[in-house]
Amino acid sequence: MKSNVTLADVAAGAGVSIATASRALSGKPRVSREMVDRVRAVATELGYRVDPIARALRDGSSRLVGMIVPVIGIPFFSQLIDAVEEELGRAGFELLLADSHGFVDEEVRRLRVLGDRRVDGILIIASDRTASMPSIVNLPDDIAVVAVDRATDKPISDFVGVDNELGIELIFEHLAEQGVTRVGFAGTDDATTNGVERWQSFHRLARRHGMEVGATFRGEFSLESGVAAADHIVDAGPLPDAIVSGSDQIAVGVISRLRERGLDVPKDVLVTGFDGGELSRVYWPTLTTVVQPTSSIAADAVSLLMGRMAGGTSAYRRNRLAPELQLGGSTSRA
Amino acid sequence: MKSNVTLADVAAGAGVSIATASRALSGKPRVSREMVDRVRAVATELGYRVDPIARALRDGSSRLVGMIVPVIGIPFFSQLIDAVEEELGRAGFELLLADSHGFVDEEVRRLRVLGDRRVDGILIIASDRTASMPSIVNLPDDIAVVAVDRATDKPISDFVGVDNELGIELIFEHLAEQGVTRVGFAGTDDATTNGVERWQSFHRLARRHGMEVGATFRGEFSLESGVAAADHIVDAGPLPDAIVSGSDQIAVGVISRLRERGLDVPKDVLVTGFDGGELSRVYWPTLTTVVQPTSSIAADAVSLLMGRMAGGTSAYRRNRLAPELQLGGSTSRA
DNA sequence: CTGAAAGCGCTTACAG
DNA sequence: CTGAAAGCGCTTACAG
Repeated sequence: MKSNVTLADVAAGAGVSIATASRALSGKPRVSREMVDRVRAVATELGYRVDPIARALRDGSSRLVGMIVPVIGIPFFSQLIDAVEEELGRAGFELLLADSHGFVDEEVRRLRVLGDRRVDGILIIASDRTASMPSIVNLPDDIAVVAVDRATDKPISDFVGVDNELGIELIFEHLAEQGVTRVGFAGTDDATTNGVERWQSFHRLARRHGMEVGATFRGEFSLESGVAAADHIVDAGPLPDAIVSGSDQIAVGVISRLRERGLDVPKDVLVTGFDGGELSRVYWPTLTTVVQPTSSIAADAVSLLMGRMAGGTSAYRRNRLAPELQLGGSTSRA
Repeated sequence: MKSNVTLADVAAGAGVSIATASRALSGKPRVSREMVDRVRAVATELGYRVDPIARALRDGSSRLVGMIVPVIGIPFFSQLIDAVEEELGRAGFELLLADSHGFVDEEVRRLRVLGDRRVDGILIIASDRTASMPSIVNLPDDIAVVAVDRATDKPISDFVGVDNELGIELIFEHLAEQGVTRVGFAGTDDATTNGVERWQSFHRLARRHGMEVGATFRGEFSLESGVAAADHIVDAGPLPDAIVSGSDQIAVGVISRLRERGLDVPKDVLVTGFDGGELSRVYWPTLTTVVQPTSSIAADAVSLLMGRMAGGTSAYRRNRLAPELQLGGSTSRA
């Protein structure tokens, strides 16, 4: 089968110029009603569909949105990609997906390729809150950008993500109710704003609740980091009452490792997560965790991007969406 | 910043025609050595990069590969997407990702859009082994297609996926060693070849090992289906010695539900999975499961696609890659 | 309201 | 070995 029906074919079929055919099809004002109908009918009959490539070359707009994520396969990210793809489809855009593997130089390369592709906009989960900035700033002016999930140090684009402070606050309120007085931390380093904010919120809230801070560990958003954190915290001396983790994956790593070392969750120590993905609900014990409003984040991100693409020039926004607390077996003393 | 360096700029800078500039840059034969060097130098200096849109319009080739999956967010699929994106990047292609949500009509629409985009090739995880065929067959002749993970009823394209029969065989050999004599099944319906093959292999191997087939349940590749399967199998009467599941997610659903109903895995019944994703390693108990060779599947799929794109016209291949068995706590009687 | 023409940036026969 | 020109399929000023 060949999809070779061109605008010229439609024009010929309707007995008009391709200029008129183009205007009729795209709903431009200065065309007569009957002309529009006639052209439309022929187009439908012939199965004509506008060539996005030709249109992109002419208009400079591709109706393509690029998205760069650190790792496609991480559950929280794939969940976000899923939601973004859905929103984009609704708005008539296609998704060009790229993986930076968490490396700034790969990110730079990918960003450049997306720029060359004339994407109308880019959604980026920055690999580093500082080092990722230059390549974002250097993007062509006509490409809209929205940072998702992870913000940059300085406001160089719109941003949508979860309210980390609130998330950690929900965790602490719950832990306080459980009678926790000594907390450990298994989070991530300063490479991302999520790492920084969850870490700072942890300390701020421990203080506010009058809790003592025990051993802390900062690595990456991975299971392995959770395992390392558990080792570090156990080796550091007396176990805290609870370990606050920077993600569900970390929490699961922590719990698995504790179990291997003969410690039980929640009997010996409570553990909390962050993200609220499927893992948190199927794991044993289920996790008490902060549930990210993934769909809302995706919807907001796409909507901000559309606004920028439409030429919006308001001040950069930093939208922090409220998460919810999910209670699970990992903190239930019962 | 503006990325407006065009071939004309390079040509002007080097003092040659754009035709020569084009040939020099693309390494075409009939250009003098020094010309090539001069043009290349100017191009580098100016930061010139070929415009993929213009090239695509001219050549009909976009260096874009489309991929359609039923659900981006399902772990096994996102893992596959991850691997595919990696392979594609290595080959100099970008990934246009689309989600069919498992509906044939959405799939048809997405397929059409990808065709319009002039993607050079398409990787598809078909939503239905029968109903997905027409839209694949109707793709423009110049778009290469490779089916991944799920085959179609008839060979209408190359295919790469796991060897289901072998996977189930590995499971049965292990179960036989565990002294299992009565097996239940928690799998999926006939919509996919994986559903069909795992179901048929299950029966074939139960017979071969002289095992009795107990209650069986066929739903979807989801946790919820696992939950429903557990209920069905428990309600059906005496528990089998083992329940063979069609995916890790199903297995986890089965185990969770059994636990809710006061039954222990592996003490009361053994349970096996299929896929071998992270979930199988972090769940408690860890799963005995069939580990898919995900990276190899992705590499093979991309390689077959490249072959087709290069004009290969050999007979359609059906590549079945060997999986491995992973032993876990879900079948350890110890 | 409609048409002829330019032009988006490239590649490749066609001449020389 | 190099250049002038056509053409990929569209949209949009510019005329009429």
